[in-house]
Amino acid sequence: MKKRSTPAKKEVIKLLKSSESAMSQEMIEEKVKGKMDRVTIYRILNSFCEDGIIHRILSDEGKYYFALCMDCEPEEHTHDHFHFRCLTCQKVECLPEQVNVELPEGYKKKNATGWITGYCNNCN
Amino acid sequence: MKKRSTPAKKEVIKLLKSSESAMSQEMIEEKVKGKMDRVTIYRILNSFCEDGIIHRILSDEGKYYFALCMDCEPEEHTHDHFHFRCLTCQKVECLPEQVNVELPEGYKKKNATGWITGYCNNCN
DNA sequence: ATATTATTGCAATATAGTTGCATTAAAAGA
DNA sequence: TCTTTTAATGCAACTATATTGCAATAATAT
Ligand SMILES: [Mn+2]
Ligand SMILES: [Mn+2]
Ligand SMILES: [Zn+2]
Ligand SMILES: [Zn+2]
Repeated sequence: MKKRSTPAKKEVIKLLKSSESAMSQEMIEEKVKGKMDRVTIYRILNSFCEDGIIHRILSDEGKYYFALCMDCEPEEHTHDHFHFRCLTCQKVECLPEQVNVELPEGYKKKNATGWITGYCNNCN
Repeated sequence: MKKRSTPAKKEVIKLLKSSESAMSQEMIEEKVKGKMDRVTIYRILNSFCEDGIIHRILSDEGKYYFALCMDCEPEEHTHDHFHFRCLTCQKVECLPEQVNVELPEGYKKKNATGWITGYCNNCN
């Protein structure tokens, strides 16, 4: 029942901690090539999401990116800030600004995400 | 070279015109079941996108939705407004508000999308 | 009516992610 | 330290969504 600590998990969390930007499964796989199976990475990432250690965000190109939770309360996750994806270096960053939109009368908001694509300071 | 008008295309555009909300390929397929192949729908939708007749927007759950262009100039497409998806009835709507975010110094914006999920006025 | 070629249907392929199952190995307890 | 329990892993198979190849069909121009 209780989660266990394993070399694979340590490796993945180390990667995410050392990365200044959100990573996709693909990016992670590249970094740990040979050390663990594709599926294990997916499972570890999903497990961390369940534990509330990381966010899972679907990018504007349809891939999931993962990033450490920073300012999340254990009870209340907030990953409804904007994200930026660099079209050149593929870097994905969490932006400080929250997504907040006026909805039509009678609508109730559950979740919000926002993506900006473009070129980062290193790439233009 | 020049595009042709066909029954399948007429059917699909009629559907999109009569729909007050954006539709996924799946939703369209359900409506035209038996009249044309799955792949034909995909191709027609992509073709309309090329022609600048419709938008293609990737939802926060990783599926494409399609909607008629309303306020687009032929030269300049703008589909960088927020979209709303109802978690109950699956309806997808274009919201009036534009996505606009302050980027860090040196970043250049190319494109922007925003999604709100929740419950529409009919569903809560 | 005929010729040209865009469009279609069907099967195969691509991509991203999940699931089943037997095996391995954390970690709790004796 | 040894044993037991079961979470985690590797591998193959599968799912979901969308695209591509190719031969057959049909919309348009002549
Ligand atoms: Mn969080
Ligand atoms: Mn448009
Ligand atoms: Zn960059
Ligand atoms: Zn609804």
